[in-house]
Amino acid sequence: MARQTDLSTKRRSPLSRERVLRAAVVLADADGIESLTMRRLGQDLGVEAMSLYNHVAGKDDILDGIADLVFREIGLPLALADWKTAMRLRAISAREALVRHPWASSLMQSRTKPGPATLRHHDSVIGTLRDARFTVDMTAHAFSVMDSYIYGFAQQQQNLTYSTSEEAPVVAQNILRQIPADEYPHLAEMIIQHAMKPGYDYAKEFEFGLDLILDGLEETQRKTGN
Amino acid sequence: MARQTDLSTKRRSPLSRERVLRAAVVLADADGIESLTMRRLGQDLGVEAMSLYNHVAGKDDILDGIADLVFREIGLPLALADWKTAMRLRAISAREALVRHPWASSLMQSRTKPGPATLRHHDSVIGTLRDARFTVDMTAHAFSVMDSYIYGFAQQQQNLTYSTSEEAPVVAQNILRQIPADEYPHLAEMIIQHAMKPGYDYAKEFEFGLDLILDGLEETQRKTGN
DNA sequence: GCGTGACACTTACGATGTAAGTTTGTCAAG
DNA sequence: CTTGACAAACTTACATCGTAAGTGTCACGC
Repeated sequence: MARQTDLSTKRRSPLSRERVLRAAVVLADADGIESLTMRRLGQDLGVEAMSLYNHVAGKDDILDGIADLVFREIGLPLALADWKTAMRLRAISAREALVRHPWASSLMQSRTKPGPATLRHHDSVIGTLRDARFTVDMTAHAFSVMDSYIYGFAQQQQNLTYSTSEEAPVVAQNILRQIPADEYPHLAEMIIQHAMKPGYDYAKEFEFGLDLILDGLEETQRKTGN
Repeated sequence: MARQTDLSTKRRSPLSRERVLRAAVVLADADGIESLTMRRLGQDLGVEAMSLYNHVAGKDDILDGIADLVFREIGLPLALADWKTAMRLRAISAREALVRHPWASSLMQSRTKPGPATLRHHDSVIGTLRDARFTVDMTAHAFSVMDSYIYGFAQQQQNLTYSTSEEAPVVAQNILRQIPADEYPHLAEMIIQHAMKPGYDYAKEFEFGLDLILDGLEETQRKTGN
């Protein structure tokens, strides 16, 4: 009693905004974003739900926070490379992060309060393009088309529930069973001849569109006079 | 009494899945998707929340249903035109629908149970490309890149809260005030010189990327030998 | 010893989706 | 006219959610 009630209270390490957010990411990754509740998060941290409010403003703050955490995982465009490869690498890095955290793409698109990592990333992308002699307007065009594609793709992919290419054919078959092939003949053909093909990897789809866009931007840039 | 209790009961028209879904769309358009609750929806229809369950399976069913309703609003690609203009028009039609219903883009991307209008639309798009001598693989590439862009763009746009171009400069200024210009110089420049420009219309951004993608697809198609 | 401030805990409230059971209006068959 | 059946609306109830408000309970500087 004189000491400090050692075990019962001192065992808990101090908790912090950072620890709360990290635990939220782990929880969302493991059990899905819908399982991320204040009570469950508290439980995972060995704490009551209301204690979290000492470190974050509320659930919205947590959502903003983990969205920004994911942005931290995305590599900034390299200043060394030319703009095209720099954009290519950061796009692929972004997609990888969005695959690691399937809940992130919808979150990052729907949150309105960007965190520091988000701002830093955007600033860096814009800076890379401006340094490559893109006009302000062209930079905006390029930024818009690239990011729309990156996030749009991530979200599309996430809905095709099959993650490992192992299951892909099986799942495709299940979908097909629910779709009357005579009513939607082209859709059926697509699923059979494309999605069910052994070794099909949806990630390759990403790079096709990405290169299409980057090549298009380069062409536009060339025509506008270097 | 002999008649049929005219006023008290007969006033209510019979309700149906269709009516429930339409009311849900109206409600979501007016007050946002977060206001779409079973109780509120019932109230708007002059009915208790639980009565809705006689016509829809539950809230998820309603969400699937209104997503499919929006798909009905999107024009199918015209069989008359060449593939490029057909794709162009349906993309613009899709964007317009997504602007009319700001909640739709996230919904249409996150729902996993496609309705009949959704399937019909996809089938029609794929059919148009196949008829234009796209291979199955190329069709998949094209479909993926176009739809990722369309939905990704719609979602990006929706987050830039300013809807009317009237308010745009004002809102941009507000955002700018929260962003330290010296820490994010390129971002600041972009907002000032691009987004705050009078007459700025984010919709124009859409067509730039769309044409970039369509031109790229045409080029790829030409090279692969028509 | 005595605040004092940080941080966790407890209790409570209003929403929400929906399971389960009850009432009511309509209509065809006896 | 009565009766029975069925559809569809209503009522009640519950678990779960975010979080406002209030209550300990430490460690530390005076």
